[in-house]
Amino acid sequence: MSNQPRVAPSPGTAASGCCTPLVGEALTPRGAADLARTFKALGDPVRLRVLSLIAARNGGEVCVCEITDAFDLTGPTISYHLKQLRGAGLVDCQRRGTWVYYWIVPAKLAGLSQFLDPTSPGIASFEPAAQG
Amino acid sequence: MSNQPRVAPSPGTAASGCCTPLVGEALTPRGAADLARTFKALGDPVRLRVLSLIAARNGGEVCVCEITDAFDLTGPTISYHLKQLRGAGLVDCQRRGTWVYYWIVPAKLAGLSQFLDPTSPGIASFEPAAQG
DNA sequence: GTACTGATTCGAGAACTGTCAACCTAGACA
DNA sequence: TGTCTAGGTTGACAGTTCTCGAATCAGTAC
Repeated sequence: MSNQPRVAPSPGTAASGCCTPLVGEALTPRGAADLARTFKALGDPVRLRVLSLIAARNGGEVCVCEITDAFDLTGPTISYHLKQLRGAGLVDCQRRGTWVYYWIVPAKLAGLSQFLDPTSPGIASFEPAAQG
Repeated sequence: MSNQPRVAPSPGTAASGCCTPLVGEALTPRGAADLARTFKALGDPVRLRVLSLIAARNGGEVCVCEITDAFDLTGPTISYHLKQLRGAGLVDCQRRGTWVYYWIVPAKLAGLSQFLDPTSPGIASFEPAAQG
């Protein structure tokens, strides 16, 4: 914990009791579970790099074989991570002949971005909608 | 995988080979590890609700006792989750007398929000800086 | 100093996650 | 059809995470 004299608004005091009223409806357990699943998918370095690899691609999509080449991991492991990303709605894919291509889902990323944006109501009263 | 005729830009074909060149530098392994740690902290429903509870507070800060009351979890468990959030730089805290108060770190949330924003270079070429 | 309250740390156990080897499926091609 | 290649699935295992009870620390009140 930081002991520096940080500016924390409207400090409660021991004399006045510890708690002040809520102003907004916080995230519901259901909404939290949905969101947590998505953030959990982002909570792995390999998956973040996969997502970044796809996002950095000019055409917007990447073949699985190239993703596999970019990591010191086996095919099944990459496949596992791609499945996690797909399950979270962060990427989608399509088979074209022999190869399978992946691309990111911008709407999903935008939703998460908005949720985290401290200048929007987002995190304080998030309604999980149209996110995949 | 979806088999609907989704519009994916610049499709590669089996005839022309599967891979097209990268345009940008993707997320580095080091940067990915740092970011993954933060997203992992968000990847739990309890922690998301705690974060939301704090963010929904008018004064911007919440006493630990109130967070504990809001969940069907023991004190040690809440304390564990708060430590995770603190370790990720998403919240900070301060003791005042008997009680300990937590508040969110807007700059950290803003950084994550920017990273995920599909309209910014963010995820395709993210430089982890000034994030806590 | 002693007792009390609030919060954190420690240790243990159950559940989950990440990884690989082996195997299976889908599509291309002769 | 048979063979080859790309990618996905399954099962097993090690490591990590989440949760709790017990113990400990920090501050207040008597």
